[in-house]
Amino acid sequence: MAEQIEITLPDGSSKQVPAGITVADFVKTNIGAGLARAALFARLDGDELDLSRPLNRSGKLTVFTNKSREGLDLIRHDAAHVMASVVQRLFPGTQVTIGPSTEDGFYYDFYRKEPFTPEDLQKIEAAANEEIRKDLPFVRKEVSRDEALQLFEKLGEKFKIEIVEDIFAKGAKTLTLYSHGDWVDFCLGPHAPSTGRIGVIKLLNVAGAYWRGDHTKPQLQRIYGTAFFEKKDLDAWLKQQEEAKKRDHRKLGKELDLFAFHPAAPGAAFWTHRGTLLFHALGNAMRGLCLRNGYQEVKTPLMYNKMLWERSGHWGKYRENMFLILDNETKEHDFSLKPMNCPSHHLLYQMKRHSYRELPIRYHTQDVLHRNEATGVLSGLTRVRQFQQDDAHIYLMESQITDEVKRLSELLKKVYEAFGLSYTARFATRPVQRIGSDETWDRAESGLRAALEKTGLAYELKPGDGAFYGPKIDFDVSDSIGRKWQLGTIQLDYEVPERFELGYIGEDNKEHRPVLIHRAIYGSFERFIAILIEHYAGNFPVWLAPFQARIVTVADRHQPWAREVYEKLQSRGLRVELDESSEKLGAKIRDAQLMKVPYTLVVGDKEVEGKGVSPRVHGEGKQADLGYLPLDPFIERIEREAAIPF
RNA sequence: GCCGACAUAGCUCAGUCGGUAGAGCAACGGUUUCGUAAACCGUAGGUCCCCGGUUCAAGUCCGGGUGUCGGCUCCA
Repeated sequence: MAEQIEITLPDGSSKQVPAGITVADFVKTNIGAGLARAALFARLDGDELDLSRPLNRSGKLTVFTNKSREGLDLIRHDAAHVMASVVQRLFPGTQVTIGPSTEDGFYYDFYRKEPFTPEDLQKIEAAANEEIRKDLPFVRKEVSRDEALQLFEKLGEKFKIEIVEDIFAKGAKTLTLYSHGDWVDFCLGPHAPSTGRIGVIKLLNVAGAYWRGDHTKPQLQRIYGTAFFEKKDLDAWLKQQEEAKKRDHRKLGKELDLFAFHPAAPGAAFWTHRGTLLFHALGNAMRGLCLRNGYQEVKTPLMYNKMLWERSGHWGKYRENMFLILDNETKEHDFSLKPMNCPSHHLLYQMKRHSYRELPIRYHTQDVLHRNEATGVLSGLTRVRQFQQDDAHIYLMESQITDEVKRLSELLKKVYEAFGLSYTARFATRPVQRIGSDETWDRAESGLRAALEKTGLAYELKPGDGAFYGPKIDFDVSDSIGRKWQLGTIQLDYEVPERFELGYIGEDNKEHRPVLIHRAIYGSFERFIAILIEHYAGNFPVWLAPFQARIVTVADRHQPWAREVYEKLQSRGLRVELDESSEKLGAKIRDAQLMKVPYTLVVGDKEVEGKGVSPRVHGEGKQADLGYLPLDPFIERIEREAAIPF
């Protein structure tokens, strides 16, 4: 008689069953045949199990079906196996590596000399879906190190052998293999009972990826794909991707005439008038916020002798990213454009003696920075070589850190919430390439972390991701297609004040070393604007919109009053434009709508007579037309909406 | 930087087998003066990204470069 175990279900009930019963049998006999048919895998406490696995101990059991996110992730991993199997069948000699599921689907990395073409992808996709129709069972098997190595050596899978050796070197006793049909891979599992459960596979694109993410290792070909339980879910997802593309800041930037790029200046944006208005609306808002929160705004040179970079440590750790300038006289690269503002702020700080009574001293700067980014990483406004940060450096006493980090978190929250952006925080610790002793890093990391925990903000840990001079808290916001971008950052730095021998006179009349905080909220204007364009789909709120209103005349005789309205609004500091062309009203409305101007002010006989306007808000439908309004109430309304929300 | 794809009028895009480049919108001129998402007629607009090669002939094929895009590495 087998030993009895107790399995607890999510509803709190529990069942006594003999040990060794398979998950599938347990579900069928103790929960129901319906769930047994729908089940994909189960979790016993923390352990994920195939349906064919035995239950050997008591615990809490959760069964996952196609209704859950976990189920979807599972079939995507299944899909990666299926794809890899047909790739090896269709393209003999291709070596396999790894293939996990991702947020949106899955990928699998292959090693093969010849590139996969889009036609190859079509063939692979068709064959993969054929494997689904065959409904091949996934079969699990445990093997020893020797068996595993023998198998992959026979198959000639060099990359697999490398991973197998690693796994056993880390102390594993056995390796699990999963096969479907005659194809086998090792994998932690679990997998669905059979390929038929996958639904539908769609391959998306192929891209290069380095073996183990290391650019010194061989380059692999990564095929991206996705999978869904139902074709209609795939179609819905594809449609959603199309919609997201319409919000792409590069597309909207062109359509809304905000910015452009030219091959003569790769990675540096040309800002049109409209784009510049938006840029300055953001800059002025931040400027005001800083001034009201104890910051001094400063400006420092853009170009420096390398003596500064040697002192700051940039010359040693950051030179590859700097634009060096060849001196005609010395024929040396003695100067560089600044890639960061910090060193120049320290020079400014040093120009005067400072008292403990002044601290914290907060310098805010929106200067232009240049970083020589690798060509392959440039992308629209999100990754550029020339950009402006809403940068600040805060000099303070160690005892003020917690308070200041808390103030900063609140400032950040206030700003992001004003835009309706949701964000996540990451705490990043010492990187391999760094300056400063381990002791100072210990102090900086624990200090910043303690301050972060006092704010009550949820955060994720990113070991090794800190700046070369100190640990940091990064704030990420997602773009329209779900990619995360780092915007704000708070970085704690004990090292640089040392290097620059910064000081302040304490209460004891002796010289002390301040601590430094680097921080940005927008991050860079360029990246922030990219995110905002996608976030609002170009429909900016009145306070941000490049032009807040456009006046359109019904006929030429309405031009004098239209011009009067134009001048009146301009004199109130509103950003307004005038369309007095001889187009029909419908065409002018359309033009204004396409440019997503928040208010279109129609001026015709009625408006001339009453000395007013007929505003139409951006958007479709009958409610867009607000009807006739005297000028003053309209000005009151638009000025209210033009107010900076932070 | 690495892998792959792409580059035609201001914009969006056609261009077959290698045979001397086309549409819509925008622009410009004229007509129209109109009430909430595109008036009509006409005109002009091109180093087919750049350099080289193959060919009687290259937007088209080949090589190199530049830029852009999708990823990787890196990053605000």
